[in-house]
Amino acid sequence: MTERRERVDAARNRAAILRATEELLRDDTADRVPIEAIAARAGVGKGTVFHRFGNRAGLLRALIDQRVDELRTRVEDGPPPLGPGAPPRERLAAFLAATVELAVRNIAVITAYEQAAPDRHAQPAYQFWHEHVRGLIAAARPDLDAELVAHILLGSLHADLVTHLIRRGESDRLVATLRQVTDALLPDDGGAPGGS
Amino acid sequence: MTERRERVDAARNRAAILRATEELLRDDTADRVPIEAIAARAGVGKGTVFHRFGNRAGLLRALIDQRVDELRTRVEDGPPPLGPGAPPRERLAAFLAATVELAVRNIAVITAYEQAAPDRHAQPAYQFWHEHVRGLIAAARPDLDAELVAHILLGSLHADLVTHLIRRGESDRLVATLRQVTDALLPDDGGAPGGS
DNA sequence: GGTTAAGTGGACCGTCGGTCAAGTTCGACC
DNA sequence: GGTCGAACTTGACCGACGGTCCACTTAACC
Repeated sequence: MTERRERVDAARNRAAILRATEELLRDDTADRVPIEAIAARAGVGKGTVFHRFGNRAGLLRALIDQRVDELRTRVEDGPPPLGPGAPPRERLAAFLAATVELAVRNIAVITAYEQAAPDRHAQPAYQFWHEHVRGLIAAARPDLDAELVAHILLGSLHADLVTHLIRRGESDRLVATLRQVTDALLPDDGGAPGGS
Repeated sequence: MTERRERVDAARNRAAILRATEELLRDDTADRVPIEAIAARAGVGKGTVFHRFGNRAGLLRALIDQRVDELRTRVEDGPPPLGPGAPPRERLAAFLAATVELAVRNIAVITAYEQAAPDRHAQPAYQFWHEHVRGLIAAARPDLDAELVAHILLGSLHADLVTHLIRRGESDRLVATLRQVTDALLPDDGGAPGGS
């Protein structure tokens, strides 16, 4: 089990493809960016894209996972209130603010991804977010159905709402309103501040 | 401006197409039902479907509007707590319960529609729902950003969450949890019980 | 430098949404 | 019942696109 490293040309192409995808999604008014256009922009053949990422959804997922993993480490190991140590109410507010910001910054990728892979509940990235939110709610309000409340809160990150707000330049309102909602939901003192 | 009536053959075909769409979406394990299959099932040519409904989204919208209009009349003219007369908190809970039920009963159509027309904020049906919820929240809690809270609550009707719950036979939990959330959000007494 | 698994490319295929022009049918009016 | 025009119907056709396949190239390890 020697676990060969990725060849350098492959790595170079992978990076070029991801970069091209991002650029095309950003630049274009882009209702739809065909894989072939991405391949052309990256200077590779279409086959290479599919060989590397399997399908359209896999390509977009790779792009998203980059960003999500970065947030994940900040949540697991970073300083409070996003990282461990702050009371649940504060951690939740910080996390939702961070995810909204993530969604706003990557709205084009997220929109394309939702189209390509509509079942967000099956995605590891979503499952991580959900489990985190669920845990925080459960810690502060054991009487709530934390699992579903978490789904409802995360529902506000759907591309349609975020797009709508961005178009009107009001994405900050979403952060503020989520804060209003979570404040109404969770008690002031919060649960045990020690946990992970 | 004589406003010619629809020809009887056209009306018959319209009905047949809508029925066929519904059946195929229900029957099939149907990840994707091509228009051509719908036309075949309805016993008409593909061109007829497009002539009548414009495009895929238009067809699905026609199907959904049937259901939504029915709910709308119950909301505008029906008995409380869904219709006018009940306090906002009760009306809101009743409305959300009704929309969840609507979504559950029509999940296949809704899923297909979200795929075909991702921008729900542009849809008249959604705008009606949103305005209703927004108004109820604003009546009971003028200090909240009712517009956005309404979007967040309605976000829980996205096909992905509803599908997820149906698969686990737990769609009732969504109604109960939305009630938990709205109870936390709106005061017990509710606003002026008189208004529309 | 030889070997080989990994990587590459782009012609090709199947599917599908949507168009269109030629033919058919309804129904209004005589 | 006959005529006529508008509405309706149809399915061949087109273009776009996701995904496959395999002959060919190349990096990497000895």
